[in-house]
Amino acid sequence: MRNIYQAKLESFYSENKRMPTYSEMTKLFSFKSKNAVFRVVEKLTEAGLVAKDHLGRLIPSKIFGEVPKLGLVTAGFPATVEEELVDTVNLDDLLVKNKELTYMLEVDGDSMIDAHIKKGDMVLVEKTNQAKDGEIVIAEVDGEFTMKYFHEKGNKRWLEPANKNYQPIYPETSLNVIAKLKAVIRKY
Amino acid sequence: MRNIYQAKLESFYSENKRMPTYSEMTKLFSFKSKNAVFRVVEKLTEAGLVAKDHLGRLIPSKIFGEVPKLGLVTAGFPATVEEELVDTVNLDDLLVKNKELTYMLEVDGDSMIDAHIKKGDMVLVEKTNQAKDGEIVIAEVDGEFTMKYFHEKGNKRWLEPANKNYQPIYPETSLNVIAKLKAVIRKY
DNA sequence: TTGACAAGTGAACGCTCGTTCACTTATACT
DNA sequence: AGTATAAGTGAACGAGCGTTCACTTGTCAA
Repeated sequence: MRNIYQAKLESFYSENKRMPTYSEMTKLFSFKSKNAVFRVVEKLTEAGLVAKDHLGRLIPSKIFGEVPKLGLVTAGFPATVEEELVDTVNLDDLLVKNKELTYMLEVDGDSMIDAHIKKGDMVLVEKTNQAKDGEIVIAEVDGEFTMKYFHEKGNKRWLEPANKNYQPIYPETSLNVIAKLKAVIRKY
Repeated sequence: MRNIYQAKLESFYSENKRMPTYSEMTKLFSFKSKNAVFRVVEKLTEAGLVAKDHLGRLIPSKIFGEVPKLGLVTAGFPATVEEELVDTVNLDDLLVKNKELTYMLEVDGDSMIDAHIKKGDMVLVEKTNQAKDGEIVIAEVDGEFTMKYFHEKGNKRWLEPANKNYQPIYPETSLNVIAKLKAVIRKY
């Protein structure tokens, strides 16, 4: 059975982005005494569900804000979903390596469809003005922004769509790489 | 110019998943007095870069852990990337609505390729045993797990791949919906 | 060189923190 | 009914918190 206290802590954390104090937990758990809370937290700590820092304050255990990561789809779900030894991932840490340079954009058009990036998808990109041959980039060509495969052979640089209905783009005046593609996110 | 203190706070936050105390900031900013920190934080607060709770403790401002969200790819990047009025998104909040039921799986095989979900993609799914006709689900058919389009007409239920090289799956004995697809994540 | 102002130091204050103790109430088993 | 055990209450404690104050040091223009 999933612990009710843990659930309340998780929801407090995702609302406030920090762990509650004991006074706050007193209200949160509907106790009248901090000691009652203390006892509960003690149990949770023993069970390894929460931890405390050097001042006794709760620190968000790894599972807060993290999502259990199972294996391949074909392997399916573990029979007992409870307390399996699954590792968990934090989506922020997984997708954002360089926070100051990372931006999210929405994809328009179908020019990258053969790379399985379609209209309406969200992309995470990292600002840079350099890219290697074959990478997917956001670039500015002759004043227009677009997402394409970047190619460079010798001193020639051009862009190629992932859609045979479109033509490669050879810049007339300028081709500036603005950012490179780090992740695609599609919501259903 | 990006504020150096803010950068240090952000990196502390992403390491510890909480904001530092003033003592900790004293070390973090290389001061010898809490008061010096206090003055710095005052400036940051006035600038709206951080905020305090009712006890004076720092609370992670929205921008911590959030990624700036620009518009369409074709619209490109704002000329002045600094202090634009962009909204930001928290990846966790964006992708995980129901934390207790959400799992991440890795896609194997190419049976959903026409839905632009390919081998190696990560999927976020939400546990449920119900699905509507046309939704993408993780299902267990005759003992095997798979991800497919779910279909239901009258009292017939079956699965269809998004790849014409594969056949629809009509269950011999059982077809159990395990989870439904909420998001696809692909890293580059 | 001097004076004004900003920036940093270090000690002090009241307050809330997490924790402990002694006590009361509820639960369950003989 | 009686009693052992668990669970909750409420007051108290020292410690670290955020904040303030008085003072010292550094910076730069006149």
